Amino acid sequence: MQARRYHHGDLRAALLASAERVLRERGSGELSLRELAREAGVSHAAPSRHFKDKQALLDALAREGFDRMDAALRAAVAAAGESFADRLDALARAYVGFATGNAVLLDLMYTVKHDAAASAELAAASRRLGELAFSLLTDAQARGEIPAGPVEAIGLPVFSTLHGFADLAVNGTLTPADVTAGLGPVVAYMLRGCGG
Amino acid sequence: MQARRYHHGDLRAALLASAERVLRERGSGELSLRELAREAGVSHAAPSRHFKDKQALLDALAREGFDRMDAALRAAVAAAGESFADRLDALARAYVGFATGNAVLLDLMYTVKHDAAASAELAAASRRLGELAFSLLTDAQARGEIPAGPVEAIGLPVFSTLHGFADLAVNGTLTPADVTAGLGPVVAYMLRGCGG
DNA sequence: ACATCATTGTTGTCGCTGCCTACATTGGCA
DNA sequence: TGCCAATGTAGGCAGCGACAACAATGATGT
Repeated sequence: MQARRYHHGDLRAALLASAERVLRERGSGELSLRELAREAGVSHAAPSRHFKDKQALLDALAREGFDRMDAALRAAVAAAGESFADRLDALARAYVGFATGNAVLLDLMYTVKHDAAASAELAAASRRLGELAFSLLTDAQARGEIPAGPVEAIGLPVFSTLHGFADLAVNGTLTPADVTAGLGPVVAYMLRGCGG
Repeated sequence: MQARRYHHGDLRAALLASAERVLRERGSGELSLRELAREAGVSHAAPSRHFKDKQALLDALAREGFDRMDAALRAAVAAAGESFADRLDALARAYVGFATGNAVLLDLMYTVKHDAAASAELAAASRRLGELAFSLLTDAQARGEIPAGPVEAIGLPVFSTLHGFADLAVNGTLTPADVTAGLGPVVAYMLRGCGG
């Protein structure tokens, strides 16, 4: 621990880190800016210098979540085998893995927005994830593993399946056992849907 | 308007109706029990007789949402043609239609739960929706429209695709144009995934 | 070296909220 | 008809988000 100084040093990052822990432990409804301030050892009004209001902090958390998820998915695909089936399988497992490991965060990332500006930015981040699936598919088409054709006709469906399965896993519809048992069939189904 | 009486008559229903309107207009974060009480013309503590806390009201709203969605989907399937393709198409359109028409409610229905009891009940309601897809698939198998086989291997993937597409439509990832353009290809992809 | 000043923090306050407890009214049922 | 469970009221408390006015700090240009 450091002696208390007037300036915190990196309050913004400290708030985000605390917020994510609270989120994980108690859910986004229980999050209080004043509590985060207390934890960081600053006054109750200090957070407002970094986040104009509570929603701004949640939005920042969501954006950070998209960044981390994007990195995790890319890493998983890069580490996978060369074949389309292997790469799609790796992508699906990484998506579901990140989702179940960061349930509340995923909820936050994909929640309905009520602010137009934040909405646009987060929608773009989400679409970037979708594009990862699209690139897998165009590669597979180029390698002749699946039939050629407009990639939009399979990219969006595949992304929907990935996201839908992960969301069902996260929100409690599926038990952990359902998830492990279901992943294989889901991947097989996606492959059939792509015509592979 | 009725003269103010000591007993409201059906405060519970009035609160739920008000709550749904607020939800739709301003989102679930802006919902205040005291405001609902004011609107219903009762004291600020009256709602607690019907909902032990705010979360209980939100849970009730979510349960009601599942009931309405279930009815809407069943009606849509019943009104569709006989063929599997027609019925799956009708189901998909009804799912996405309900979702986009009740965005915040859908968010609430599928949010991550932090209370075990409510979680179990809502998870069951969600699974009931999934079973609608399952029954379509077993019928199609019986009619020979898709290959026989364990229905779990395609039921969960199909439900995931439906739900995922609807969620992407609702949370802003997809524009309304994306949604209309994407629905047809999504249905075609599901049919291929089922081996039809 | 040093004055300047945007940045980042503090204190104080306001109205609102959820929730609790104690009390009041009501209407249905024995 | 009188009693009691259900339903509503009144008051109060602590916590919250947001705002305004003020204070410390440290980077920058000269």
